[in-house]
Amino acid sequence: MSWSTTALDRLREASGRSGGARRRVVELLGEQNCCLSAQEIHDEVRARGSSVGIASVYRALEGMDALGLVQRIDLGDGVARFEPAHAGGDHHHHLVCDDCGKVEPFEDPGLESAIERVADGRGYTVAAHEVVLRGACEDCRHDGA
Amino acid sequence: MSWSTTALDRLREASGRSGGARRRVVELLGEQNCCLSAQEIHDEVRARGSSVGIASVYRALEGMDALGLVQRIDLGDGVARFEPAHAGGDHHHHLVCDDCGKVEPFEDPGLESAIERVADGRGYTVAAHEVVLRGACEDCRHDGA
DNA sequence: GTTCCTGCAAAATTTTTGCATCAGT
DNA sequence: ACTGATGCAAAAATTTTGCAGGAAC
Repeated sequence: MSWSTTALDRLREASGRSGGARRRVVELLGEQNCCLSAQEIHDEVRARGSSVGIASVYRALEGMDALGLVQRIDLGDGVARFEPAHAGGDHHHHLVCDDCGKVEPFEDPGLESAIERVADGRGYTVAAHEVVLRGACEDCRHDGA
Repeated sequence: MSWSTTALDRLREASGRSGGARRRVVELLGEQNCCLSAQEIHDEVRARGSSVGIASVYRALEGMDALGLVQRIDLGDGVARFEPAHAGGDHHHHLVCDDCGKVEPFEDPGLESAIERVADGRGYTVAAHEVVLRGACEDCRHDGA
């Protein structure tokens, strides 16, 4: 079952209702392989022809965050971004280039194990975690900029 | 040489001037062993009797960030926090309890190595990185809350 | 004396809330 | 019909900018 379907089901379960704005947000997020800001979601949903309010985008994201359906990500520029929280395989983190602003996702099992070890050693039950690496990407490094 | 001293020196070097507001912010940050928000810095500096404006706090933080003297940290609540960037030993990350809001710093060499390996493998020069783990801390886990 | 810093106030940005209305059950 | 969802507008919170005056060199 796709993330979109699961998310819509769980939202409906939680409230007993299923509206259009949330569906549009969920559908858009489900297509992404990396994170989007609330503004980006709003713009894209409207570009596709739905007059969804920005407040509904925030409310949809808030609801999904509460249910653990999305992961909130802060890349350090003061804007919150969101991406689908895939239970299984697609867990990743982010590399941000300070120079050109590029954001790349990456996966690394060694990093994940290290995080688990920290949590265990501290008696923490870690529900979510976020890793952001910032620096110069391969391209910008060569530019000497 | 303490972080405060180094920071004041480098700020002075960069601008040729050294004012009171920046000094107060630097002194306060230097005493902390974990992160503070701009608002917390402002409140505490004023509580100590200096009429520093919030804008000066932001400007001081911006300048230090540009020089790599502070690390900006996003714990996921929409408020930026800052802490001294110690070149050497005191590098740490954060565990946030979703339940009681407690923030604990932790250090883990294994995690650091894993991050280095990722950066190397990707051709990135990583200047800074941030790891935030969120979940239930030991206390809240026992409460069943 | 010049130049940058500083504090206040105003603006810009991002996110939240109020409210009348609409839609799903 | 009832109840929650939605869109708009207004509010709140956080961060940035403009500007006049003061402080460091």
